[in-house]
Amino acid sequence: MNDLDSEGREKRLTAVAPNRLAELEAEAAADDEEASLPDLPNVETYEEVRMRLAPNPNGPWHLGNARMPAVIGTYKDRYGGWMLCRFDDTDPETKRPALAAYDAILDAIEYLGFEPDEVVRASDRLETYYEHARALIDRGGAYTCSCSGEEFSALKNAGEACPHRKKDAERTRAEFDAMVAGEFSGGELVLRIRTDIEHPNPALRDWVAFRVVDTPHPREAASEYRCWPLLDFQSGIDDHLFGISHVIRGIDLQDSAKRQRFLYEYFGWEYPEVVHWGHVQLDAYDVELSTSRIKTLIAEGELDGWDDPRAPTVASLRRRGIRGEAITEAMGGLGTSTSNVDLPMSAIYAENRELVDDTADRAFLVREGVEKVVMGGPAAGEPLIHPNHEKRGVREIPIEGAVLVEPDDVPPNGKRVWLKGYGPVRHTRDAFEFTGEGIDVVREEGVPVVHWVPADGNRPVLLRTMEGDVEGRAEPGFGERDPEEVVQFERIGFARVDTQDEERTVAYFAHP
RNA sequence: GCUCCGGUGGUGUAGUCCGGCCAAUCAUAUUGCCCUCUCACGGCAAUGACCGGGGUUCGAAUCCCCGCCGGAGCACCA
Repeated sequence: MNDLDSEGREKRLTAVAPNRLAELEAEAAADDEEASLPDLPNVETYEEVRMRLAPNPNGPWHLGNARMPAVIGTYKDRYGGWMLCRFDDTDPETKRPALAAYDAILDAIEYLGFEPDEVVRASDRLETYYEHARALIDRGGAYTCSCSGEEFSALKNAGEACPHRKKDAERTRAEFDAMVAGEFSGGELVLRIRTDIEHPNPALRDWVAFRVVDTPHPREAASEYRCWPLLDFQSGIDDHLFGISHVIRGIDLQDSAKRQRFLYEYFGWEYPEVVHWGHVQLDAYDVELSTSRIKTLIAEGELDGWDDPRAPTVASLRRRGIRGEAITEAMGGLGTSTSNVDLPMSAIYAENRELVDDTADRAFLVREGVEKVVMGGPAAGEPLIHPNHEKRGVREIPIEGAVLVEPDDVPPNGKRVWLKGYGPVRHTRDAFEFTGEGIDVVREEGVPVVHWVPADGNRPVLLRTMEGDVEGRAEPGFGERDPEEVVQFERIGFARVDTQDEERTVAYFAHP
């Protein structure tokens, strides 16, 4: 129906002002060009821009995670590139994967407007990592080490090698094979990369590539493995194997590229371009952007679930009827600076409003309704379905003798108010008397326009908001709206119809 | 302690590489006005920033130095 309307508009415009239409199109094109991400470095030196999303599926996504597909996906579109979704699920214990999260994350990516060209799980690729580890050992690039974490840390901070560093390849190879074969328990042995034990940056000195984890991986297919790679190894190997040209990741991984370069040198590979960005903070939430924190709050019952309106998650915004594209746009506007940034929710709301305002039907919702008998006047009100699209028609709302209005909208005794789509009424004694003037009383005398619902036959609504649940009454027929539909409650804001049952509608508030 | 990164209006961003066209862009936000049977949409206007100090220069947001402030890493997490 919107298509028809916009087509109609365009036809009219073409007839009336052909130049204006061209202008509008030019403006729209210009809008797309500007206000977006900076160009990726050295794109011209690669045949194809190949990027990867590397989520840890240890839970559904919070809003900070959405930045990854938003930015990477936007670049993919810009350069006609290729995008891999690689689940970096190599920690069965500390950041234990949640089986449901794999699909939840893929859903979230789709919701944000993108589709990976390929999806893989690191936990399916252990043999590949082992092969490369063995190759590396043969090149003298790694050694097995049985130092405790504290012991090694002390030596490392002093720039001193541990006794295991001088192990030869054969012995390392044998011990690594034993690690893979499950002959060691967690904590007994690790495989370290031989980097530079005196490197000025202590973070780069002989880092751990593989360790033993006693806890089985939750994925059936990976549950037998006990020797697991750490991120810098796994990710470094995979980035090369998948031909990744541009790696985009957070500042917490600033040293990763430097660590992985040692690996790349041993193998004679070229390291991809790297872009780092800072952390995102959202205002408007009490809850910190942390998967484990949100998980805890849900377990404690503080939040109803990942899609609780108070949760700073992708699922929550989705349930509130906010388009993924709005999140993507807002994230894109942040650019890729390495400093931490604050993203106001209003930025997402502004993008969303632009997307939904034209299509969202209008409806009335009265909270804390005050009942007033209406005396005289027509039997029904006929507010427009959409103020900018008269052709979409009106909502026929019968008044069965009385209406509900919000307490703040009840005028003082003797004063008038305009029941939107119905007409002017005067508050006399305890009723609303229809006065019958034309719309001029609104335009010229400043009579306020208010929304209302009939006292009888209205539809109970539970509106779930970030601040808590609100009870209200919507106009009759609201119970017929399809779940998923986004409407605008006039003078309140946009909301998504969530569920309909016998006695009421549940809707989620998006934003004003 | 060691290593690295960064500081432009309330927020984000452009400009910084190649100093002047930057009393600084755009968006959002806030306020006011216009439009309007919504406090939406649309239109107009206003508000508001180069962390500080030195230096180089005819000229610095942009280059150099010193501070200050903030962030990240130094995990058998990602």
